[in-house]
Amino acid sequence: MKTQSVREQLLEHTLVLIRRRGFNGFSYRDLAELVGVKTSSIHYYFPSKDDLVLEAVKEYSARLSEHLRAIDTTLPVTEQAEIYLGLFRKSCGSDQICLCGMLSTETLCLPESVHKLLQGFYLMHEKWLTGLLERAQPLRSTPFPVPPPRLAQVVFGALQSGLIAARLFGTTDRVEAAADTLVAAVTG
Amino acid sequence: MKTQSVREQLLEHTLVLIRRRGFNGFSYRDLAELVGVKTSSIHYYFPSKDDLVLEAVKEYSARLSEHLRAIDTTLPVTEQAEIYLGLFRKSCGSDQICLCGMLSTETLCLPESVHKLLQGFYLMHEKWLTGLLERAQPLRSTPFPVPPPRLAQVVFGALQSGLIAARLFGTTDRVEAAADTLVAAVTG
DNA sequence: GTCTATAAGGCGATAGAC
DNA sequence: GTCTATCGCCTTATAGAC
Repeated sequence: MKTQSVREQLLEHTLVLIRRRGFNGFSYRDLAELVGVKTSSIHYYFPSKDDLVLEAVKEYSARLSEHLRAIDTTLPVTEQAEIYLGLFRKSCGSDQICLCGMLSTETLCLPESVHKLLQGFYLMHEKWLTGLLERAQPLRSTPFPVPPPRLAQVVFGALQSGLIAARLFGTTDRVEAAADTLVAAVTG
Repeated sequence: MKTQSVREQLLEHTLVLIRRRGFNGFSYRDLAELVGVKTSSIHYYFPSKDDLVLEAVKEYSARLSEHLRAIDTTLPVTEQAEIYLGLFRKSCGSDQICLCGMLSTETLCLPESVHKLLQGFYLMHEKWLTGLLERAQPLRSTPFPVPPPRLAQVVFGALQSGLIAARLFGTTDRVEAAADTLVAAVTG
């Protein structure tokens, strides 16, 4: 485990707090106690809570972007799909949902700067899934019932909602249903 | 417009507040100002905020249950689907998402009693959609790529996530993508 | 950089008058 | 039923010592 600066620790715990309880569900006090500093020290690195959430979304998006970039698009499409789905299955075991899935429900409480980043996160995933479906299209025996960009939106939405439901029900059913739909689409 | 008791007004505005800002995003003060009473009067009807949210979920679920019950299952399946989808399209125009979609992201901040009701809400929708898909199955030229109960979970999840995205992006794209998927499934 | 101290206000909730 | 008044605590944020 690498040693982290205070700023890095603050950001790391912020990711967890948001993914567990949302922007309105945690306080500077919660964060300060987790890291072992006083709340005034948080303001040194992140002057306002809006600054903190903005940096948290940037960091989270960057990590996911790297994960997507690292998937070799010359692999068999089902393998690419399984690697992608692994990102969601990993989250299922914890009590944390997608940071951007959480924050997008709190849209009306967040600044415009955060909206932009959240939109970018959605588009990044949908674009990647669209690419996967298009690479799979020539291998299919029948055409898609809905066009790849639309199907990508449906699969991504079902996965996000599946994570939320996984925490509510304590089962991975809905994530697996979305996963099956994606796999069926690329193998159809 | 029928005259409402104070209790009814409180519950009505609570539905809107939760659907806009979530359980952690509004206060007794917000609610009191909307209805024109003092916060102490809210405590007379709903002793704690947990009581308030519990009654809000009960009321919202009852309304949606009645909507589903009222859909004539002997109509053509595409017509049934369009009536169902109308519930989501209506919400798209406003800045309100599904109350249970909102609260399910706040699972970790809510009492067990609310979890049970949220689970019931999910199951009610998934059960209805499963029934619709099974009624459509004999009319299809090919079998479903995933079984009806799984497809029902995917469609419901995509619709819920679509409402959230509609508010973030200001477009109905993702709700319509989910709608297209449902319609394609019952007409396939 | 991190702290103590404090500001200025919001929070859910309760007691008791009317 | 609704109010006034208040409790005890939490919230984000800032000033200034070290």
